[in-house]
Amino acid sequence: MSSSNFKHDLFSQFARVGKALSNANRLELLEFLAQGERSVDELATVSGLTVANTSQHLQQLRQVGLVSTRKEGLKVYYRISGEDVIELFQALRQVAERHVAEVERLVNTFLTVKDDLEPVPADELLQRCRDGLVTVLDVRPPEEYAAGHVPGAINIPLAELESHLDELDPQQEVVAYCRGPHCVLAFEAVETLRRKGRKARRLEDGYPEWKASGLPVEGTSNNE
Amino acid sequence: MSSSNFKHDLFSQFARVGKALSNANRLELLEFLAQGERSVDELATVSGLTVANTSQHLQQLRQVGLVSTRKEGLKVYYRISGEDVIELFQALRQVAERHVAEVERLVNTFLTVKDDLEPVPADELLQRCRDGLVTVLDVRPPEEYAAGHVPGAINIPLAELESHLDELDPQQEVVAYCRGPHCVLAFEAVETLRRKGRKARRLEDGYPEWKASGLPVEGTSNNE
DNA sequence: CTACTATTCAATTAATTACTTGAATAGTAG
DNA sequence: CTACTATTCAAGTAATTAATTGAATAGTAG
Repeated sequence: MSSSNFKHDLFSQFARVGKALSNANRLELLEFLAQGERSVDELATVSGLTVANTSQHLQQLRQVGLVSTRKEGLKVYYRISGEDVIELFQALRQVAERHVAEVERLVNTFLTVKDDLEPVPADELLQRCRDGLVTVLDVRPPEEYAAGHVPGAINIPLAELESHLDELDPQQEVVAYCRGPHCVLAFEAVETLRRKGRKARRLEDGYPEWKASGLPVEGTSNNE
Repeated sequence: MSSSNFKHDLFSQFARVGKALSNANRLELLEFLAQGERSVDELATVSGLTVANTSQHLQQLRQVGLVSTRKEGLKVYYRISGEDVIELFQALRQVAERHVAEVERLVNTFLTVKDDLEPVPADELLQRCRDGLVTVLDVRPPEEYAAGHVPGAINIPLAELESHLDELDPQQEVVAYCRGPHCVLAFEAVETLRRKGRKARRLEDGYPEWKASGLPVEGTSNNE
């Protein structure tokens, strides 16, 4: 094989990873998996896809090594293969945010209207946690919280937030986070809290990005 | 628009970037552009694609903002839009290297056979340069060298290496680099030098990765 | 103004992809 | 062993993508 055939073959393999990331449904599945391992049935439910379609997409992700599986009885559990996959997804999202005008338009139209304050960077949140100066609020579903969360975070899903305000120290600022930097739930949580007169901001990233950057996490059991 | 429609629309935009990276030819064009700006005609020549096909692929890269253009007379010059695009390409390549078995097989079959020593990390090379302990050899074509290179690097294209050995200090180890971590030319340069009794190793990355990580560069003029 | 150069556009063809639907497979409870 | 559950497979359909080919467009030299 010549040098240029080798190079083309190598880039074709790289392109397989790009191809795996070229469908919106697969990206969404990756974001769900970034919170912790899930079964096919669970993924179909949260994503709104049919089980067969979900399975097809997961096969493609598995074939390029972005996810891996384990079996337990009838169920097959999928998980992200490594932190490098989270970092790739993050890099792709950041490039899209910076260079795709439609991303900026969508974010401005649907997110910035809810919270136009600068989000809190992860290292700043870590320091303020250590100083005991903030309440960290995780608004993901309980099973995602159980799979891993920011140390000291309280888990109140968004739908229950208004009826659980008494769990939040009124003297402290709340920093809310969710599955990723564009998860609407974190924005809505901040909006709700501010409407109730609380000081609230968002964390810059979601839980997977926090974890991938090596910051401490609590609650992880089957995620090495 | 509902929250789930918003999320799907947002991920569709992210998927557009993935789609741009899902073709081997576009990835190769990105690697060429990572060395410095090129015209459509030049890119068609080095990639072996027709001009029309090259132009089509460049349109797709431009539409998601991975590359940008400037005109000079008849010619349109394309360039990488930002260092974040280089970092995305690097993240994609690293995920493929780690998780796609065929990548490992190709690399082992065609590269490791030429150089199975550990490559030199960028920060180590920087330190050794400052200590004056190595000769840095850039084996890319002269126009890519002119567009930017590692400070102090000598430019000897591979085809001319054997007839220019006298340009290399026999007392110093040579560290060779090229367009990227899998560029065959760097491997062949090391192989050639070792056959001539010289101490030689490869830099871990290519020039674009060196530059994207903020290390000092020489020779950049039209690249901000 | 004409002829040439460089690039992009548009239509066509072949290949690939996404989803659906029904069948097949593997594991388990009774 | 049978019936059920969870998942994957395979075939079909519609949409999308990649490359080719020829036309169109924009800029320039003479």
